[in-house]
Amino acid sequence: MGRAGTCNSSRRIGSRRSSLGGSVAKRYEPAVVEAKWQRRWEANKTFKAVDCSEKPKYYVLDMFPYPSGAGLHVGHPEGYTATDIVSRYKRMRGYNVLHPMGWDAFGLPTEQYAIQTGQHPADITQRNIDTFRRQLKMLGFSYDWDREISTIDPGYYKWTQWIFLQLHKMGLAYVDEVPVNWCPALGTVLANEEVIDGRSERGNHPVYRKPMRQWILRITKYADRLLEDLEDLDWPESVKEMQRNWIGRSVGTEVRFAIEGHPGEGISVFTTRADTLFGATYMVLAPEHPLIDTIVTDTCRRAVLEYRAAAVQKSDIERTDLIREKTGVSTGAYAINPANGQTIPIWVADYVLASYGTGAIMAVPGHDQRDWEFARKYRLPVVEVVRGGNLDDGAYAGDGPHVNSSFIDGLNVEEAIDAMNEWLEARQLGRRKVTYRLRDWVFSRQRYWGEPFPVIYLEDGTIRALDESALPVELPQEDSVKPSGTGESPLANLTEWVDTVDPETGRPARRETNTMPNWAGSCWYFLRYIDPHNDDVLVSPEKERYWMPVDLYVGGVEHAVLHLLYARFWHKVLYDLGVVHTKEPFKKLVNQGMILGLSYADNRGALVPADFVVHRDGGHFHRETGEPLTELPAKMSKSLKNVINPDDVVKKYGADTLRAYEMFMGPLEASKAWDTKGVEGVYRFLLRVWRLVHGWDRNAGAGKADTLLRVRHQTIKKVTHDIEAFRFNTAIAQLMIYVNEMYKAPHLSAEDLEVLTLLLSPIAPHICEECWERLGHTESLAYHPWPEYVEAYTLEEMASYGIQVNGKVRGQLEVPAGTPKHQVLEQAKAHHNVARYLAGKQVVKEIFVPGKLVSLVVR
RNA sequence: GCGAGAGUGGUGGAAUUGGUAGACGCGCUGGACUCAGAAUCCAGUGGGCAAUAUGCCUGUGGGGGUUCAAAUCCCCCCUCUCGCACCA
Repeated sequence: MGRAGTCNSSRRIGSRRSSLGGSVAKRYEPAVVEAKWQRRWEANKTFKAVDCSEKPKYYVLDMFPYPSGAGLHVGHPEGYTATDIVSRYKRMRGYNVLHPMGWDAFGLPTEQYAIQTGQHPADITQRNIDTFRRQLKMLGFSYDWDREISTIDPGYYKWTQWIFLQLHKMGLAYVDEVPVNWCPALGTVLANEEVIDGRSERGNHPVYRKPMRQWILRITKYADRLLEDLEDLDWPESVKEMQRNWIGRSVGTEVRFAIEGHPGEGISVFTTRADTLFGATYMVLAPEHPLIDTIVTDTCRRAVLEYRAAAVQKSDIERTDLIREKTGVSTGAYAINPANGQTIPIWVADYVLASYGTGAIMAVPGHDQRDWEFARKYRLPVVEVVRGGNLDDGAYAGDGPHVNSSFIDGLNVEEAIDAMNEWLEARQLGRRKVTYRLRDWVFSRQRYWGEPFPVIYLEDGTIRALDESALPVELPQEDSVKPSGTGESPLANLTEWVDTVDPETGRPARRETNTMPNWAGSCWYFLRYIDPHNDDVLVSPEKERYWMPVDLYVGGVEHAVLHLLYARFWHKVLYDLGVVHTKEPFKKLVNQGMILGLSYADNRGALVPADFVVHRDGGHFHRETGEPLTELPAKMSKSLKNVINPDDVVKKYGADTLRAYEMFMGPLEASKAWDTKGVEGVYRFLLRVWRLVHGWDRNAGAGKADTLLRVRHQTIKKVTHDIEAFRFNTAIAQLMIYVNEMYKAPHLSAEDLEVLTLLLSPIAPHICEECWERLGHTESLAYHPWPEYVEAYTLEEMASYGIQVNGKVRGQLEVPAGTPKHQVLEQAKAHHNVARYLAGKQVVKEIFVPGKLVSLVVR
């Protein structure tokens, strides 16, 4: 369908007399209508949220976007439309709605682009933000734009830095020289969460371990609270489960092993299976373990050092690639098993992780598959201590009676763990302990385009956190950003900025040149929307108490762990400081699914770019080879030429169509493929609505019967419930049914059309405002009360029964609603087709489901 | 390997306290309107058998089971998606 064709056709139809009678109707021009209402909403500040009003509040939050150079993609409007529908619906329901938008504007890609092009990141970011803002306004979202914030604004990051100072004061921020994920290609250090399979999440570059001086946040101190408080959140179970797994709480025992010939030393290990201590036949230290140098024997020293050097240099990807084949070397030293006094060899192997537990393990090859594989390879003894498996085939990790284990023989695993723990604790050889998979959060980045740390280093190496009065510590205004070349931040070369003086002593000092990671600004932005221009406090306590918590938070699953865990952590810190009054920031969380593009595969499964596909006879064929192709959803990508740009869709069909289509595609949480034909279907629906309203003659239906009473009330009921439950696709389907009925009706009342307009308005606000005006209203419908339904009016007059005989439907029966059971049964049995199946049989059971069906069992 | 979720027409998806499977949209077919096309409006559309009709059979990834009745509950299997992955 040509662009011009769409518009011309609507003009022709629109200019004709409607079959419903009435005056010459105006043509539907989305561009005109949408611009008109967007101007009016902006001029009237229609969506301004009032702080601390009498009305009940409702806080609807979108995950604010990173303003990339590519602009908005069709995935953004999905979640944003969903929250906008809820916002508009809640306003009509009498709520004071806070629905803000802002920019997560610091970020690595912008910095890299700035370096490549010799521009300043701030300039690029500002242009990107302008594009995003224009696109969001074009879609008619009901944001309170007076509350717009940006994480790069010094007035904003002043408070990000302020929170850091509080973290520092509370002992939750510390500096450490730790092996970090060093990515040479990006020239920076990454958090564990930004490394996937040993490669950088951004750019897919290899990542190596390198010790560096870093700021680290003690998130592990909050591990238990982060875990426990998940319980009460109205979040998708999958997200909660991911967070639980990420925190990885593990209850076990720390056991201390003495080392032969080193009376002062010992090796602590963490185990969840203390009951298998009698089966510990060797120990393994991680290559980074500090005791290696002390205990290694002279004959083994060289091999161990070589092994360690090789292991430390490996990237994570190389380490994990070697999952199948475990390697290690003996230290020559021996430990003493505290349970039975036996000497057992100490090995070094990189299958033991330095960063988990104590960085050392007791190896129980009989009952741990990893230890079993290692023992096999290096011919270490395997001892069975729990009966139930065959140790020639592999380790046995199941339950069973203990053997070869002295005082715990015969006990099952659970009892044996308790018994062993008591035994160890009584002799002070070990103690119960909880370990987490969660690590402290490496909080430094070697970048320019991030929040500077409010920290200086004195000449003697002392770290001094600046006073709050020194905030914000602003980024230096440079014309362009150049890499330092040393792996340090580009800030390191800007000596005028770096060299400073200690405000307390007046002595020379150097600023911290690392900056904060992207997550910092997004950890608390939802608080700043509440009080965006306050220079004295992060957020006024009064306003915080009114607006928090966020009632609804919508965003992509990609933030299931990172952003949401960090934000919860900071929120708990702010809670402890008394800045906020809720333990958790986000009451309800909804993840929108991904929007995929259509793509085409040939019979080998290879994807064919869209410009090589010809559509004819209802099939899809390769332009050059002519071979038939199958259609399937795939991620939108430049190479497949299947990227849908929201600007183009709005230009052709309008924002209302884009909004309604994205909601109509399917359930919000599901991944769905974009279908241009589907967009046209939704456009046609809006066109039908438009013609209904604009072709309507108020006098034609006056005083006539209310023929649409039932379907109207059914529609109010269904749309209301569906919006409450985030089922926008079925809400739209019901509105389509209603419109179809309206086209069949002999005449329409003002109420018929007003209800339609109001119910559709959260989804397609521009066209509905225009229709509302056409129906004679002078005020915006944004705060008009939501239609109410009367349950009695929704009920059908006639009940349609399906009649089953032995479970198969044999007939239909229409009776007045409320017909008593015995009458329905009587008529059902008399049904001529049903009677055929009853003839000569005996009815042994009659089931009656009121209003639905009759089921007869015959023998 | 572990954990979570999902498999329904040509197609996106409806329907789950078990109660007439396929709402609504797309596509397709037919009709109205038109010189014609586009658009619009109306009707039909899971598959098969029928053409006497208010008809029969079959059908929600596959196979079993419970039940008068299963997309929905139970068991086994297959496929796909997502997350985690040497976490002791």
